[in-house]
Parts: sequence; C-alpha cells; structure tokens
Amino acid sequence: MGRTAGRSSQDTRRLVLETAATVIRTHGISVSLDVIAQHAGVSKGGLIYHFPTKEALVVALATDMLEAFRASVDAYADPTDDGPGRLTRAFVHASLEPEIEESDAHERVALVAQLHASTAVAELAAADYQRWERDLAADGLPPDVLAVVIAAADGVMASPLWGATPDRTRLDLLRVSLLAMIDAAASPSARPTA
Amino acid sequence: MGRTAGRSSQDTRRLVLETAATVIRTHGISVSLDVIAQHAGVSKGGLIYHFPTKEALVVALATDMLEAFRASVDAYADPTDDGPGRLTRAFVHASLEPEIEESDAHERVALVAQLHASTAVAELAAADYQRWERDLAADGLPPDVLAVVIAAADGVMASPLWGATPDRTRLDLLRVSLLAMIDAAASPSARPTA
DNA sequence: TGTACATCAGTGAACGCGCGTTCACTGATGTAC
DNA sequence: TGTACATCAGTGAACGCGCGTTCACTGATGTAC
Repeated sequence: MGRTAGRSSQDTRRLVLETAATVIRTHGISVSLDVIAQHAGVSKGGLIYHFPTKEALVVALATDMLEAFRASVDAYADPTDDGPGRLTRAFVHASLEPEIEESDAHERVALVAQLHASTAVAELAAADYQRWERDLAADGLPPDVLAVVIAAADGVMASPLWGATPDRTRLDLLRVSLLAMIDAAASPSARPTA
Repeated sequence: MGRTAGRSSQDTRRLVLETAATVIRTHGISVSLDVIAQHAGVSKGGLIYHFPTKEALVVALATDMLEAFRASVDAYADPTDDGPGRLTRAFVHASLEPEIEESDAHERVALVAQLHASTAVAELAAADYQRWERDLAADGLPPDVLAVVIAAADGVMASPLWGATPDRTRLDLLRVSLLAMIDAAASPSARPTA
C-alpha cells in the first residue's frame, strides 16, 4: 500500500508522536520502534518516514513537551497584570495544574526521565530551563522568595519521579501557599528589607 | 586467571558498583555491560558473577543511593533536638547539601533518571518516598509549611534534571529560607492558626 | 476533461551488529586430616 | 607442616536474538498540458 486515504501526512506524524509518548511512558525508552509503530497502526518503515532515527523521534517528543508547558504558562498569565510576579504566578499555576487523568503527572515526568537518556534531549531541556531562569529572574521578585517558589514548583513536577502520588488537596495547599508568598513579596509595603 | 589476589570479593563488588554509577551517569543506561566491566578492570563474566543480570546491577545501584541519602539525613539530625521539625530540618540539610564535586548533583540525578528505566527501580523509589512522606508527616509541622518545604527540597534535587546548574549562593539562600519557615512554624507563639 | 508523469506517503522484507547471557574452564584460597 | 580436595572468584570465547536502519517497491495524490 502507499499513501493512506483520509489522513494527511501531518495527522500521521501527530498520531505516531502521541502513540510514542504513551508507549514510551509505559514500556520505557528501550521499547522498540516496531512496538511503537504497531501501536500507532503504521509499519516500521512508515514511522521511519516521519522520524528518520529513533533519536529524531525522541527529540521531537521532548520539543513538543517543552512547548506545551510554555504554552500552558502563557495561558495562565493574567493579561491585565503587569506588576512584579506576573510570570511567576503563571509558572506556579502551570506547574501545579491538576491533571485530567489521575496518573498523567506521573507518566509525564516518567517520560521526561526516559527521554533524558538522549544527550540531545538533555541539552534541549537545559537550554529551556536556563531561559526560564532568566525570564523569572526578571519578574521583579526578591531572589529568596523566587528561589523557594521555583524549587517548589520544580519539586512538584519532579516528585512523581520518586513515586509520589499526585494529591489534589496537597496541590491546592501548595498553590495557595506559594501564591501567598509571591503576593506578599510583590507588594512592597508588606515586605521590609531583611 | 582465577581469583584476583589482594582484593576481597566484596571489594570487587563495590568497585564494579561504583564504576557502573560513573559510567551510566556519563553514557546513559544503554551503556553495555562490556563497557562497564572494562572501566572496572574486570571481565564481563566477572561482572556477571556479582550481578547475574543487568537489572540486578541497576537495582543494587538504586538501593545503594537510597540508603546513602537516608544515612545523610540521619547524620544531619540533631541528637539534642526532639521538638517538632527535627527530621524536616535534617531532610532540608541533606537535600541541599553542597556537593564536593561541581557536577556531582547533576550526575546523581541523571543517574536516578537513567535507573528509572527499570520498573523494579521505580517501585523501590516509590516505596522509599512513601516512607519519607509518612515520617515527615509525623514530624509535627503544619501541613502547608511541610508541603512547601518538601516540594522545594525535591525541586532542588531534581532541578539538574532540567539542566539547572547547582549554584552555591542559591542553595544557601534556599536553605536559610526553608529553615526559617520551619523554625517559624515549629514555635507555636509565632504561628497563629490561619 | 483526460492523460502522463512526478512526487508523496507509506509497506514490509532483509541485513548486520551489538548486546545480555551462557558456559566450559582455571588459578587462588580455604579446610580437613 | 604437608597434602588432597572443594569451593570461590573470576576469565574469555561463543551464541543467538532483538533491534535500528536500509532498501526496493507501490498505490494514492498532485500537477502540467
């Protein structure tokens, strides 16, 4: 068979990418291209048509996730706000976002951990993180508060790695606490220099 | 050759384990047993004598790291203290420990991420984390403060995963801030119920 | 509108090689007498 | 203190298979005239 009717090339690419995410989460990075292709309902050759090497597939997956997180932060950013802490607040909301699926958070981070087996992905992630640090540092908050908030947000995203179960009550508690810290630091009157 | 003179079986095991840690950090979990054995100066068969499968090696490595962290927390725990927050303070110190080697933190977490490719390791880590959560919950601190502190500590340990460089100034700032939060929450007078 | 051709979006068989594991063997060490 | 034997702590060659990649081929779609 040649071109599959009723589906664009972009659709197939997307389908393969999303299937790959699911399958790698479940079976680990060492899962074969054959298995991924089977799950996507495509031949191995078909997969390779879109992603010439396994590395290319994994890099595409990582890029996709980094962009999705950035988009999520953008969506949370309050357009009417332009005071200090605007970006940091959005960052907190996006990081503590309650997931739709129960085990979604776990699997997303598991995927990140799996992808880090590729040095190309590790470099991508490092560059992305440095950009976040730069942007957040320019958000007008005092460095000690910013350090705690960033660390906590990172911790929430990473905790599934060590086996934490995402607990909505805990997430809510954390969000409230972190936003309170940001607000307190953002309004100068409430914060005498230490 | 048979048994190597001047080295006990335990020594060889230890040597292989530590070499494996270094090599897997650098080259990823997909590195071959052959390469690990070569770096350890042992034949592949010799490695397999101590760790019958690659999985066994990886599980031993993970167990080792979890135990080392637990020992580190124990070492930081103040024996004269028995008030609320005792364990949490030690946990913070151990998590924010300035590493001896510059890139040590990065590599340690990179190793954790690599090891998570094994489901057995993931389960080990999950059990260990749940034990930490139980123990810290019984440390007498209010849940909102505890949540922030745990998340921040997790975040610091995980941040190298997304490419953060460990910055001693930042770590010091964070340690001071977190310990201040714990102290404020641990002394009842300073903390009216919200 | 038909037709010829080029390109796109795949298929699926084959290859080759790297890897984990097995296995027969060995020299050093421990132990009984 | 010798000596015979068992076990320990490995060696290193061989195997076999699963995997990523290559490749020849193909039917559907797009395009020029």
